[in-house]
Formats: sequence, structure tokens, C-alpha cells
Amino acid sequence: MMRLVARDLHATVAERLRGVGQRYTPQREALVAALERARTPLSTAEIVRSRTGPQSSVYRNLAVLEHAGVVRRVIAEGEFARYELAEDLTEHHHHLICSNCGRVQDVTIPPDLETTMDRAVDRLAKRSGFAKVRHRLDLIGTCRSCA
Amino acid sequence: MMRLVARDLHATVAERLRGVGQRYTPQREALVAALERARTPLSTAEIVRSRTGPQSSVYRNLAVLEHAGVVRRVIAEGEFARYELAEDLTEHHHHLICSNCGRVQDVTIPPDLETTMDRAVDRLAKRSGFAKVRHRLDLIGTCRSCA
DNA sequence: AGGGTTGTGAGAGCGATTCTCAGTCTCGTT
DNA sequence: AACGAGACTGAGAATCGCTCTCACAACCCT
Repeated sequence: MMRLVARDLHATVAERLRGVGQRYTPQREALVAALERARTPLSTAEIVRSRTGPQSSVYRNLAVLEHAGVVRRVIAEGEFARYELAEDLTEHHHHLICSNCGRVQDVTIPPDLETTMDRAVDRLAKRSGFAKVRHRLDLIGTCRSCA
Repeated sequence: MMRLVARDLHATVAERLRGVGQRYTPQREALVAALERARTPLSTAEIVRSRTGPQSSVYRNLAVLEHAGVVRRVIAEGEFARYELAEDLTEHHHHLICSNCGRVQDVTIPPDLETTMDRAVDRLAKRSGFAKVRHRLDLIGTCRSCA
């Protein structure tokens, strides 16, 4: 799916929040806007630093947004959790993670590799009795400034 | 690389520890043995429970073993960190992770997919200025007992 | 306007992990 | 065999990301 323009993004977010009985408050809007602007997963520390509100509210609202399917918690290395907009609000992508400084950068891979991978994943999932399996492909290395 | 038999495994571990000025003590041996036996990543809680020593020593020794390149911290979901033997002591594999209960199970994928993926990863790495890039492919879903 | 629900912010609380430190063990050297 | 330097251990304290609590404010619907 293509990345939504800001107007549609906020409308979609509002709708999803309504769907779980929550409101789209200015603070939550600020969180979504920050994640949109970053175009790469932000650590909770970065988010808190970005004047989107006090710590407890940031954590609470990230949890609400995650529950509403608006954001996704990204598992990287390092001490802080990271969040990014849900994939269906942006587009399917992978992460290039610096194992030294923890920086995360979005990357996409060739569609045919994506397809091949999905087929293999499906087969494995079926064989192992897992359901609703999605894949997570991350590239882990050392970024230029940490080299 | 093939999985090492126990005899070689412990010899290799001892050597790597020596390489960083550390000793292969009985407690560290017990940790390595536990990870070998499990054949799947163990959470710190499971390791502590398995009578390999007091908590503080378990954490310290896991850190030492990680630094020596003997074990690897696995990032899954859930409250506890997980550890497994380093890949060059076992063999390259991926993880099937239950997003509900956090259980982790090893899986391998077809070698040709592995090759294709590595090629794509190399290309991306070169383009982005990252060095020593390895891939991490995890399958995340719901296991049978959590369905 | 009223009442019920949801959101907010400050601080307390929680829990996994790390640190500290005094005492012990090991190993190479004499 | 005794010694000394450095590694190891274990118990508890400390740290720190994160979550919870609670009193108060904002919002929505009728």
C-alpha cells in the first residue's frame, strides 16, 4: 500500500482510535506527526525529548496507539523501545540496524525476494502449527559513523 | 558450519574465553551445557531457574560469554532477554516466535533462499554505507497452544 | 447544565538487569 | 610449597526503562 498523505493519515488514525473507543487528542496527534516526520523508528527517549508531552502520557498514548493498530513497537537492540507507524499506514519495509549505536533506517528489498520469502514462510508456518505468521527481516551491521 | 559435538564445543568455548583473558569455570560450563541441551533460546528466567548459579553470576557470566563470542543475546518479545549459542558454534538458523507467549523455536529455510537473501543484503549494505551486515529473519505468529 | 466517560500529569511502584564489594579461587612464578 | 596478581563468586544495593495510581481536567451526549 502506498504511503498515505498527511490528511488521510490523520483521518485514518482518528477512525482507528474511534474503533477502540478512544479519542484523537492533540497529544496523540503530535505523536503520530513526530513518527511521520521521522520516517524511521524513534526510540521512546527521542519521543519524550521531542516535546510531545510528559513521559507517562507518552508511554500511555503509545500503548493506546499500538492497541488501535496505528503504531508498531520495533524490536531493535539497545536500551529503549522504538516505535514506527504501522505498516499499512506506510509501506512494507525492513530495518537496517546499527549494532553499535542502535540507529535504525528503513530499507526495502526487491519485490520478488519478498514474494519468495513469503512463500517459504507460509510453508514453514503450516508445517510448525503456527498461525498468522508474518516475517521480520532485519539487516544488522555497523553504520558509517560507527565504523 | 556443522553443529559441533560436545567435546569440541567445550574446547572451542574454552579457547575463546582464554582469548579475552577469561577462564572456563564450572559455572560457565553449566551455562553452555544448558544452552546446548535446550537447542532453542532460553530466557534469563529459565536459565536462572535451571540451577546454574545465583542470579547475579548468571547475568555476569552470560555477559562474559557474549563478549567472548560464545553466546548471543536474542531479541524476542516478552519481559526476559534470551540467549543461545553463537551461530558459528551451531548452524545458521532463524526463529519462529510466538507473539503471545514468547516461546522461540529454531527453524531453517531453504539454502537457495538463504543465498538469494544474502545477495540482496550485500547489495543494500553496500549502497547504504553499512559494514559487516548480517541478516536476521524471524517469523512471528501464534503458536498452537496460544491459538 | 449534568453525568458519565476518557484523557492528563506527577509521582510512586515495579521488575529485569547491572553494579558493588568483600571474600575466594587459580595459576604462573619463585 | 608459598606467594601474589588477577579472575571469579554471591548477596544485596542500585539503576533505569517502563507501568500504575490517582486526583483533576476535558470531552461528549442528552
